[in-house]
Amino acid sequence: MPESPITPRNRDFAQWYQDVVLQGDMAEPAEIVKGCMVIKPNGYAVWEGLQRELDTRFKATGHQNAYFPLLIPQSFLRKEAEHVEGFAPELAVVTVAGGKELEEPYVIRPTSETIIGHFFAKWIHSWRDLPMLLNQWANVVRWELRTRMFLRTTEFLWQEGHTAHSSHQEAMEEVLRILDIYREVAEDVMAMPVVKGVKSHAEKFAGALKSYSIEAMMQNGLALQAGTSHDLGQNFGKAFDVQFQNKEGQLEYAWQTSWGVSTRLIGGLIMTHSDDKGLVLPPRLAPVKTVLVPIYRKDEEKGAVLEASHKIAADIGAKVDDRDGQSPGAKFFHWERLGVPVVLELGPRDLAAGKAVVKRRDTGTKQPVSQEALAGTVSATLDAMQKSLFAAARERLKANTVTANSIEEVESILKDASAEKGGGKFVMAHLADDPACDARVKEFKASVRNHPLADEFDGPGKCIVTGVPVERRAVIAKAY
RNA sequence: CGGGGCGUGGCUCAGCCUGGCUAGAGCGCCUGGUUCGGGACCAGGAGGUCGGUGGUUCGAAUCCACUCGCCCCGACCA
Repeated sequence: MPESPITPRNRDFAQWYQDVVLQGDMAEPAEIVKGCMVIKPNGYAVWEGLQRELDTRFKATGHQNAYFPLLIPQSFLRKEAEHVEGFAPELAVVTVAGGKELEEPYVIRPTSETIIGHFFAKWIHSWRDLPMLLNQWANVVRWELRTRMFLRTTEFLWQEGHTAHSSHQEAMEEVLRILDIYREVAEDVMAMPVVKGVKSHAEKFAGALKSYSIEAMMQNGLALQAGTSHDLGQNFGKAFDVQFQNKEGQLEYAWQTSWGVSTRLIGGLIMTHSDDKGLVLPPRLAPVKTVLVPIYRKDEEKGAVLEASHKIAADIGAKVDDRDGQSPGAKFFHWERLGVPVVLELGPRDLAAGKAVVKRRDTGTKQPVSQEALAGTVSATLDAMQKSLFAAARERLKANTVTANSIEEVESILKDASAEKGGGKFVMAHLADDPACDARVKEFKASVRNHPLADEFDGPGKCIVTGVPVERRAVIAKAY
């Protein structure tokens, strides 16, 4: 038997991840373009699923899609002080075009707050123009020093929402509404539990008043920022002169928000559910949910089995793997690596008994089912798998979340919480939103992931670094 | 950007240290046949000039310099 092409998680988690991406035919490095990847059809189909789920929810909450230029005048980035500082090191700049040096270089968008700010200024004059609720599906470029497929690449795909409101409170409601959409898609669609919270001042988006995030825990215990939603206050309004006349006739700067999730979610999906056999896709996002593998020996069996296979598959919407010259065993391994949630086996024995075998990807369990009951069983199995993936991930998150009551305790937990051994932890500790606290935590090669919005963990206490009273514990963890 | 590893048929790799016949293996692929309930077998066959550039040499996959890319660790970052 050939050796598995997938490195076990406990031997080398990073290698495992890469093997799963490659073997699952999700993506591969675009070796000719530094730091970039090719998202292959299997991977892109998952992205399309996420797009569909997100887009539906954006539309349902009043947003419209639009598209802004990829190239942004360099001067735009400079208009918001914090924003330039945050993004300057990772910009790709176009200085020559049409064979000539440009008078003003363009940067390839790392995000679109600035160029959208410019157009908001043109379009927004009155409180009647508000709220303005836009979303853009786009690619962005950030020159990264170290890349990993899906998790961080030079170019990636995302959606970026940009909205303008007539009051800070309305903007805040938007920020939290979106954060909850992200939470819902992560948990209900991706089966990936997340912690909603506020980013520390040190970790917030460059140019925002406040940033909110959802943080997920990967199987090795590392945190992954899976989505962010920013309260931009009036910072970009002031930088780009986005003003409107309010009901009292006063000129006021618009209150803006921006929010985004990216193809990084796919990396999170993989590191949440997949196993040593390869990809595991939650049914709600699996491009192919059910595959039927016909099994036969002699030619007369082949005819009968294939005929029955196609009939059954048509009934329940499965794909038949009728490739010739591949043994059933090879086909099982193939679909297993690709993460297909349910595989059906249909052979002469089943045919004689009027049954088929239903096999579930996550548990590996096989179950003979009568053909009349097949459709119902398959759909129930998909449903059960979706639920059980989420339950297992939530259980893991819970099991690897611990509390600490002193900075020394945080340090010692993080020290033996070696992610390489799968022992990464979310350490919950009372911490003030103070740069000094972030700096202290960074000494342990970890970071403050966020300050949770809800009392899921604990109530008030005193900051273990500064001693000031804080409402609840923060999430401290090593992160991707 | 610093440290480490790697780059040889589609894939995994051997050969390199101690330059020298037509550059090998396994897997995959193609053709034919026998197979088919967890990676089938036999026979025949196609496919590489050794990441790139420049050098040393009678001669370079092998030695030297530069360069490109990937992976890991670190710093930085969304």
